[in-house]
Amino acid sequence: MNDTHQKPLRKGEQTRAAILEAALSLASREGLEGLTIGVLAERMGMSKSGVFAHFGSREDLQIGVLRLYHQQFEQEVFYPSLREPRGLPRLESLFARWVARVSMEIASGCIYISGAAEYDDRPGAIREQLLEMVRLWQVALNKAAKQAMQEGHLSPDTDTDQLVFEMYGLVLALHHDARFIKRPGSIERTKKGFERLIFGLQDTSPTSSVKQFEIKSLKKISTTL
Amino acid sequence: MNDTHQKPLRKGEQTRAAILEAALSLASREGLEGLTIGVLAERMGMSKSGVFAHFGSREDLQIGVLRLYHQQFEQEVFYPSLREPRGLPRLESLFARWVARVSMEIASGCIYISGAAEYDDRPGAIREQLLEMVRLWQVALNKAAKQAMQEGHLSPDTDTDQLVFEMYGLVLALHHDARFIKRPGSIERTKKGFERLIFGLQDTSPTSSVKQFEIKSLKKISTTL
DNA sequence: TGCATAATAGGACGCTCGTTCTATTTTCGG
DNA sequence: CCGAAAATAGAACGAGCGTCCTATTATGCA
Repeated sequence: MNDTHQKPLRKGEQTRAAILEAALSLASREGLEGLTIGVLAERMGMSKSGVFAHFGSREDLQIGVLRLYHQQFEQEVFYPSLREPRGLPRLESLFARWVARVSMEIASGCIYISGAAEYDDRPGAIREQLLEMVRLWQVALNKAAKQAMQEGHLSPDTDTDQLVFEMYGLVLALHHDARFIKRPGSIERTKKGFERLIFGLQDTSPTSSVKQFEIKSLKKISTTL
Repeated sequence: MNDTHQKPLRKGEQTRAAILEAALSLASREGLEGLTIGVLAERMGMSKSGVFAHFGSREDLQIGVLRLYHQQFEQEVFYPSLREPRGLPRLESLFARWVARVSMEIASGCIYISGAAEYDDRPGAIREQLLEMVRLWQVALNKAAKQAMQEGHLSPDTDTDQLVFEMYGLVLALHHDARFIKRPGSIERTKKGFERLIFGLQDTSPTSSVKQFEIKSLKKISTTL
């Protein structure tokens, strides 16, 4: 029972990471269910069994892809926004970076969104993992919205669940129109929708200091996109 | 070259219709790409080849399912709303019936929405067919919104593309939260979002007769759902 | 530089898929 | 009610899938 586990050799983890990257790229285009070990092996210049050996099963591979995506999403969208002052600026930064990421993914696809459709009611570990991540993201948005309330940037009777619901709707519409219909102007519509959404919820009491945020932060969205 | 084509015998078309119904039910749950001839045959109590013979290929079967769904959608959502007076009442009826249908489909799934994710960038006849239907629906919504403008129910500078974009976003969010996350309260949030959406666009000029529509039609939504 | 071990390849398995071919049964107008 | 034509069944195909087993190659510590 002595712990003789030395850290695994370098090469294995290295190729495993490379495989996961290729798998993420593939799954973005074809969906997590469309991800196939044979095609993945071909793209890696490896044998099927060579690829397979790095994961106990296809499901484990898919979950690995999911975790990699989540990690990238956190790094690109979530963490940078924490540097913004809490309240409306942070909430707007979260949304702007989210939209920016989805906009760049128009050619490939957002796994959170396509995965939601694929694992609607397909039970299993993949659905569970995906669900946890999406919930986490919605909770983060909700928390930021609540802080914006506390900071006096949004009306104190704001329904933050409603706000997050509609923010999610805007991004889903962006993904739908831009990626499926391939309709131009979707990014602008998403921005405009968010502005309208926030504008209607701002604290209009005389003691509120909303106006200055309004202009500054909306300009930030424009430049981020 | 004489046209000796008598109308095909009854039995064939009858079973073909029955197969399509079963296929629609299956495709709603598993997605159009998840629709399989073997499972379909089993559910029909027929042989695979027996089912297959009614369609030249799986793709034709899928397109048949798509057409059947479109037909039902028209019958349930579109045509009944044409009986409402043009303008805001008709637009609201379209949305209310749309939401009602998607709400009932929470357990099975909306093929327009799941299909949009499946055929993101998978070229072919299925994507083309689906795209045409979704475009048609968006055009219908847009037309109704423009009429609401002309009738003076909505502000004359309303961006109807924007309006339809956000309406679609609300329904996508409903589908996402209710079907994937299985979160309660999504229907109410969809309704609330639409009310906010319309309220901000109403013609506020003194000559407008909006107020009476506002109350009446929103009550109608509540009862329809 | 050896040598245990990790990493990979190759092949075979059982399965399901869409599709095709042929044979059988059912339908329904004359 | 007969017989042509339609409807269906049954079996087989080739391909792709995830997975397993075994042999070979590459790695990196002693």
